[in-house]
Amino acid sequence: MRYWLFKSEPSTWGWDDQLAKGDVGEEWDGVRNYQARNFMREMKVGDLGFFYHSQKEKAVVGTVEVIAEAHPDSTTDNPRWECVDIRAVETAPNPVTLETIKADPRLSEMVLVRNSRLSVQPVTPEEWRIVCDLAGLSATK
DNA sequence: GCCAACGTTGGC
DNA sequence: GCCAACGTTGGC
Repeated sequence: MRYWLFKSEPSTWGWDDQLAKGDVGEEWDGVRNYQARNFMREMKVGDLGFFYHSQKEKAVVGTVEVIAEAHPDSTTDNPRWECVDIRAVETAPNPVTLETIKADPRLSEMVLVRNSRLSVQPVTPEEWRIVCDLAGLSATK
């Protein structure tokens, strides 16, 4: 069981949109980056992830669960792009901002800090625990 | 709105 | 196969 981080611009697909899909969840489509796609291929049903808002908000706003493993991205005919399906699990009582993450030395190695442009990224179990703690999240499903 | 960082494309 | 040019992302 692994941990991940999904980044999205709230104006395109935000936490509210994800919540509205409920347990049915939604495809994490539109990824056109090999690194991000490769991470999605590694995902298993039951893996957990953070939902991160980029741009204006720049904060972890909730947790999601992988409910379907990598399959063709329905938004393109190009077979090289795949995506997983995720569902919202829990809304963060206290969203954790990028500023907070950058200020915490324990989180200085997060991919979010190291490579801010990668839209799907792995999170270590320790980082998961720390960010959940800061966010007031339960860290489980 | 700017710009740095990064990924991709295409000419050679 | 290299690398310059270009496009995109996302933080500031």
